Amino acid sequence: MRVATWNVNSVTARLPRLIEWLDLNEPDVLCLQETKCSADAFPEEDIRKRGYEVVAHGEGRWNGVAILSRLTLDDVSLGFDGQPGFTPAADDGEAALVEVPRPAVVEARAAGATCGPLRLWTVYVPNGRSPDSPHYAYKLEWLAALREALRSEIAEKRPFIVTGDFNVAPTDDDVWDPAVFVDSTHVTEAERAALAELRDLGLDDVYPRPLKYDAPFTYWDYRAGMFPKNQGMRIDLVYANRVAAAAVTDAYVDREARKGKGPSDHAPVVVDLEL
DNA sequence: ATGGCTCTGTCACAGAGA
Repeated sequence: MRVATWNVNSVTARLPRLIEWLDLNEPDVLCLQETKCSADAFPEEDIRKRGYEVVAHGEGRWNGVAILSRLTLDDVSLGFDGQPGFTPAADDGEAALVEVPRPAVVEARAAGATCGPLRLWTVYVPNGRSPDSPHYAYKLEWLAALREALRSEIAEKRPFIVTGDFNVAPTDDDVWDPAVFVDSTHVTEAERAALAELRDLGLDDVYPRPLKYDAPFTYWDYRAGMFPKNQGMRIDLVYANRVAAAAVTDAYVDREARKGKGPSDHAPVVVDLEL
């Protein structure tokens, strides 16, 4: 069984590359993040033609996740129990005489499904923006709530994976130059501790082969030739419970998908399992 | 060569991404 995760940075902008990638790699399950389109607008025709069921969870301009599966797809969850919302900043364009409470929005950042023998969640963890931003507090709250929501499923005997764009580099080896990231999100102790507490429920970090260079980076900024210089980060992760981790036969970052015309800024992580 | 940002919504930029 082949499971993959890919932050596509817009599924509509990436559709030709996505279809090409499906045909070349034939995953049984592909998790997508940053689809940036509503469930209604999800371009699923060419995907379904290739034998995949599609679960799309989206809201339009931002965020959005999806699960494509050519195995049976059951017990779908859009979002998780207790998933925190984010309160968008007030519009400074209008000086309000009366403070109007703004509701927190539960964003399209998580979806779960049972795909054949595997229970699987895909996540797009909030970015955090900067350590002094409300978005950073939201990120930590979100990761803590995710841990509680997944606790019981991780402990089951059934193979379990949570995968996606975690927006955290687990160690300094997971960024191209730790000095560049001082005082930035993605590398703070609190973010790394939140990931460690998630793993402590019984998850192994399925560490992929990089295919080239030493570190299996999964993201490279579009700017300044950072991909050719391999100035990347490993932030797209596959966390597997013991049963699933024991079944892994191979894992790698498909950096070919980051090359050429019109790529995402993330590369897919591919995991093969013998379940 | 794998290359110097790109996406959406709206229509000249703003905001987000990490």
